[in-house]
Amino acid sequence: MKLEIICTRAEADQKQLERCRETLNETSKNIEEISRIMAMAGNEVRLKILFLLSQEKELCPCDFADILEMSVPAISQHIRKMKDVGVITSRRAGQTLFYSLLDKSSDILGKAFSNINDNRKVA
Amino acid sequence: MKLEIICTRAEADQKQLERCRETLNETSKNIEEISRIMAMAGNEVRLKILFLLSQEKELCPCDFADILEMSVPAISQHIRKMKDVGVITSRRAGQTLFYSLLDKSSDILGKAFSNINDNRKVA
DNA sequence: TAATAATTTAAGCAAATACTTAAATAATGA
DNA sequence: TCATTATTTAAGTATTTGCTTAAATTATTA
Repeated sequence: MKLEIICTRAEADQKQLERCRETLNETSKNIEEISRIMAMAGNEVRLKILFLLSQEKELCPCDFADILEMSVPAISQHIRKMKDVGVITSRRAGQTLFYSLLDKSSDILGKAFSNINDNRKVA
Repeated sequence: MKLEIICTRAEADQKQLERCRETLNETSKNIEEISRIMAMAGNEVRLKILFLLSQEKELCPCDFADILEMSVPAISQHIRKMKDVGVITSRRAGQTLFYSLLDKSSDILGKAFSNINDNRKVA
């Protein structure tokens, strides 16, 4: 488990390697955050939920279970992950919880949504 | 395993549900593709590799192993995933394979990169 | 041709993921 | 207060993921 590889290529550009290490040092927090968002959205069910919310303003877990033909607990657990990352919020109306998108990180997700919409196949 | 849930809320908006199903039908291929890209980028190691490639034009597996302090096979397996999704390509120079970014899907990844760069902490 | 170097591929394994079913919360209404 | 509804939480499990080590490829050079 010891690791001190150091690229063995004769032509390895040490300045470039040092610059890369520096780059990662300066961006590690951002990379961590962006990759969390990507991982959250990198699931078809969750991306569908997010995309629907981008079009419908708000929907409840029961709606998603119906639309996606999945069990309610399965939906609920996906919702939790999205809430943990902080891209959705909820409002209660009686027994029903309505979920909606938060603006947070909408530049990345927004780009994804417009991409999904761009080459939409109108049947 | 039978599922025919149909949202039981009295207030469920059937038109909205139908519209959502329609939306997903029209976009399922796109959603599948985008979520594949997101899943690929939703890993810190891979996002680091992609981000470095966005700054350095090309690097080899050995470089990444050095910079990220990881084993070469581990890097190689990440590289394969990125190649499978089609966001990188390679050029051989002797025994060394140099990897670089392809433009494909760069609007989503590009947004992620600029996001990473935007609030870069200059140490 | 043999030895070495850069990389990939394969096999094995621990941890994470995404579902299942059952039980727990929370709000409504008889 | 009791039953019902919407939802979440928990426990169990099969699949996927991301590493490890060892073996196989591919190219260089002595």
